[in-house]
Amino acid sequence: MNKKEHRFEPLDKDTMFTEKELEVLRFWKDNNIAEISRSRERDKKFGFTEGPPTANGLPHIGHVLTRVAKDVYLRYKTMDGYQIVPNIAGWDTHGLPVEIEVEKDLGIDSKEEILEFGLEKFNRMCKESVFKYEKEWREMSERIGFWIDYDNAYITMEDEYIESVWWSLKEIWKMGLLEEGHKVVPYCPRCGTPLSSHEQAQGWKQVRDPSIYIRFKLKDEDAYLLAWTTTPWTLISNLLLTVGKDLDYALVEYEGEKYYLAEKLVDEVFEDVEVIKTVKGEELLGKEYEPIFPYVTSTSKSHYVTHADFVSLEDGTGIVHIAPAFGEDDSQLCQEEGVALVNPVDENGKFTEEVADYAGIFVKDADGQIMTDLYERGDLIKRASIKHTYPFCWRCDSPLLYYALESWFIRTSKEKQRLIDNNEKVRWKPEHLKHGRFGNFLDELKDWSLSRNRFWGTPLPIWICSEEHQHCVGSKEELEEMATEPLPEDFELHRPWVDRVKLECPECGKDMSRVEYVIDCWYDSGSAPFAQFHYPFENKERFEEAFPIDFITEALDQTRGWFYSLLAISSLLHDKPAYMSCLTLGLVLDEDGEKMSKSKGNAVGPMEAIDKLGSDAIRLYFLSLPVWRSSRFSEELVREKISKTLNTLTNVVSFFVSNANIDGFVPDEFEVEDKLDRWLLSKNQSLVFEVRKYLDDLEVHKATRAIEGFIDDLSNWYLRRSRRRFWEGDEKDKESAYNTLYTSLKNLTLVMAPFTPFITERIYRSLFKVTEDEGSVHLLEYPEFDGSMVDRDLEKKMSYVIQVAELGRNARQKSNIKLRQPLKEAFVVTDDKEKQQAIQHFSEVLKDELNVKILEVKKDRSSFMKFVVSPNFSSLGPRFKGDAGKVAAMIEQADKEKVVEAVSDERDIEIDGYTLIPEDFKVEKELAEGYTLSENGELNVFINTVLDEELINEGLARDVVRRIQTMRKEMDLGYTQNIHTRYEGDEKITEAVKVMKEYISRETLSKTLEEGKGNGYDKDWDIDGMIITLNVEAIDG
RNA sequence: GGGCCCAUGGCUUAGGUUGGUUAUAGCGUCCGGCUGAUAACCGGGAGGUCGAGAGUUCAAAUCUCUCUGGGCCCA
Repeated sequence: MNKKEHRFEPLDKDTMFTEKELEVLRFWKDNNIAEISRSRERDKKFGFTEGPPTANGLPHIGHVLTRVAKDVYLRYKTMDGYQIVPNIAGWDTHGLPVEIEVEKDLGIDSKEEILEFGLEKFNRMCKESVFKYEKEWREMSERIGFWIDYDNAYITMEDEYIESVWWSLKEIWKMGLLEEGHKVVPYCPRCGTPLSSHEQAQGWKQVRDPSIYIRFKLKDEDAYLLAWTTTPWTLISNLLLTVGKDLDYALVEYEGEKYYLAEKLVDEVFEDVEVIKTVKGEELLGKEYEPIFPYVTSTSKSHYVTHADFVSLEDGTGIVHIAPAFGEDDSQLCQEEGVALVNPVDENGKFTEEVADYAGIFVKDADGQIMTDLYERGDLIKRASIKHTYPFCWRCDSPLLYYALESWFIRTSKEKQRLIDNNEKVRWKPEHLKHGRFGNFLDELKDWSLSRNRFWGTPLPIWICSEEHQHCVGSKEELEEMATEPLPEDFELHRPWVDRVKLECPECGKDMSRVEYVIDCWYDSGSAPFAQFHYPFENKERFEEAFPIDFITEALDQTRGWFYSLLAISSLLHDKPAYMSCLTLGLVLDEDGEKMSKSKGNAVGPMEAIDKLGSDAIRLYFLSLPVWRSSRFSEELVREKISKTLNTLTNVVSFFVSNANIDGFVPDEFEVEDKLDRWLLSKNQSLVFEVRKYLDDLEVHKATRAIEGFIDDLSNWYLRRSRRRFWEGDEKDKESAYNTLYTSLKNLTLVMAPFTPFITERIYRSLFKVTEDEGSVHLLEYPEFDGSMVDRDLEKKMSYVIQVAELGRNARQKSNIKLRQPLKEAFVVTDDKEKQQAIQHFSEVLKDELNVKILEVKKDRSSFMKFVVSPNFSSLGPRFKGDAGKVAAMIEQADKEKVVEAVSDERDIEIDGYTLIPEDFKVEKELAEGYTLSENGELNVFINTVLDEELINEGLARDVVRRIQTMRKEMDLGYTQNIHTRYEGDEKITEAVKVMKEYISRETLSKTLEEGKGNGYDKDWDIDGMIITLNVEAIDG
């Protein structure tokens, strides 16, 4: 056949999906499809912001999920007539991880070494390192079909971006919410830097630490307070002791001295001591005690007993020692009490000069000496050790200290209510995050510790003069105006360039220097909604039309990362949530449900997986699971998507193309009369409705499953039942079938396009560019739901019909007669009017499906069933004793129908004066001779399995047809190729062929069908033990 | 230590808000069938104490509590 005659391009079924996808990518690129799609200016806007990844690490398979989840929505909204604003990618480029990468390259690992190396050079290297894996990220994103604009991505280290961040910081500073304070942070003494909570979380270990009980002498009483600690070195800085004011404390006598401690814990600490009296914690409040070490003197009042909520009776003595610089609770309590901070530990974790006896010793190493000294003085009452988890630096493995550092804060705790209120306006998916993990976090909101004493980050734009006046700079212009000297040529908004700028103090005229901090890079990314536009310096309208962002989606680990920083910043700046909907994604685990990590070596490389399995299949796989659940990534499960969904769809399309091309089908307006067609079109519209609804509800997996279900219906019911109509129906029927299939495929392709953009593009190129060439399916409009096509009643009816078909096939199976053998009749028995109608309505379809001549609906099954009632001796025996035999005989004689009725109603029945209960009978149903049955409660399908000569011949004929078809296929003959067929073999089968000659010839396009030998392709067959030799010869021309 | 989530055949899962016949479907496996679109499909078998225990109830996979295991986040 001449290819040019083909209206529809056949789908290439032999090439791997992955290769075809590369062609589609090339097509998109060559024709600028993504750019055309993005650049259309439209009235309806859909605000979206990409949570910026860092490109100095390789993307893993989990990032594929985030790309896909974003892309499916952006494509859907785009097809639905929205313009995505701003539709650009983003890169997170600052932060400690970048510095560490560079340190590794340089072979150094301390701040001093960085300074020696030179900050300018160092930060230049950071800047380059940031995009180390950009190529991999882009390739992966493009390959998976993510269409966001990478060429115009926002980058958090660019001056414009930083300027927007500065603007926002100044706004917050003007509100008085950005200020300096002390904060206890986990601090690595060897690296000389505080660690973020994120870093700290990586380093918890089980360790053994000392557990000691120390006494403090009360000033005005001949007694001691007994406290407990696991960090002896903090005792040097003890300033307070705390009790719980409602807890009970006992005064006990031990070795001639008196001690206060929690009553409940007395037995844990001492053996056999006498309790002199008990008091409430409240009575101890305000009591002063003598300092245990002389080195540290406070400038404020100190060394007395106070109350704190965190005092517990789980371990220790119920009396907690407080050193303000070395614990978050401690520090807060001291602030509340007005006790001044004291810190006798230097930046390297060593005691300072004032601690004369331990000066220069690393605090943890001083523990032993301190304990020995206390013991010698008699103040160490008991010493043990305890196993607990303690944080270590994940880089250098040294124990972290909780350490009070000077730090700049955003006073988010003051604005807590605004954050909570704004969170209320956000639609969270899954919902529990709103008041669960995220909500709880907001309820216990702490101030945001913003400053980092590091190098590569957005510089904190605060300058201070020697008079302690502060100024926050909100733009580059302002910086230039206030600078004492012009900014140099190569100036940029990074260290060390900004550090060199001195400002003239607006209050006293003295020089101001910048505080040498950079800021938390979470603040950078949280500024994305405005900073990506360089707002407010540019793009005011764009920002406004996209804010608040309609939709964001990222992985669960962003809950306290980006999701938080976005909400916090937008609440302070705009008093609005930054996003209206937030779809949270679960983690992607490996095949065994383990977290993927480089160190375990179980991380799946995304490009590897895509090259192997194809983007569509991976997309479909991820999208068919609830995205917020952690999911396993398994090749096998992805392959299932290929065979079950993508292949099936390809096959339907191929079927359509090959037949439509043979028949020269032209899509047209058409009237649908056929019931199957109406059913498919109704299902098709229901699909449109469901997919839209589920996408709108952020229930992507349900939308995906609806699509998969439709493909199953389409292929395995509609097409299976309609195939012959495409070959031999009358013109009108054919027309209806073709148009129905064409229309349904078109809607399906459009509906599916956001999910599997590659295969749908190919189907579009193959089938639909004939009628509407927009270049790409992704430039078309998403199908609108057309309710007029939906016939719920018909859909329901068909579901009954499908049930009957299943039952019928089952019943046939029981008879052991193969499906190719026609049978005389099938009966469907049901009480339900609706079901009866449905089956009558589709009796032709069912007859064909079940290969029976007659299909009838009956109201009761009595003509096919006999109930056999017999006496149940295990019940009769004990009840009737000697009469049991007599009663049994009566049962055999009784009216069986009445018994069956009574038994099925669980009623007692009286027979010849004996009252019998249901248990007295065994009731079994027995099928009438010649029938098989399959039932599912409501529906019963009976098949008559009796064969006569005619049926047997027909069956054999179909066997022969099937063999000839197989031979045609083996000979690679075209669908319309005519043939000559010869046969010889056992008499019974050749007889059947003679009788069924016309049928066989028609089915196989045999111009002749004669007994004898032939010159064509020869093959012997065994049909039910009978031998037949078939010979097939193609007819030329 | 605190918070949140999860647990249903070998695997992936439906159902859970609203308690109600025999717990859904697919993969895999075994048996059988169908096929001129099909790497498909159809029927059947085996495979489940719905993580464990208690409670509420006429009735619990579903509601409540406790526990166990796993995951994530936080300290």
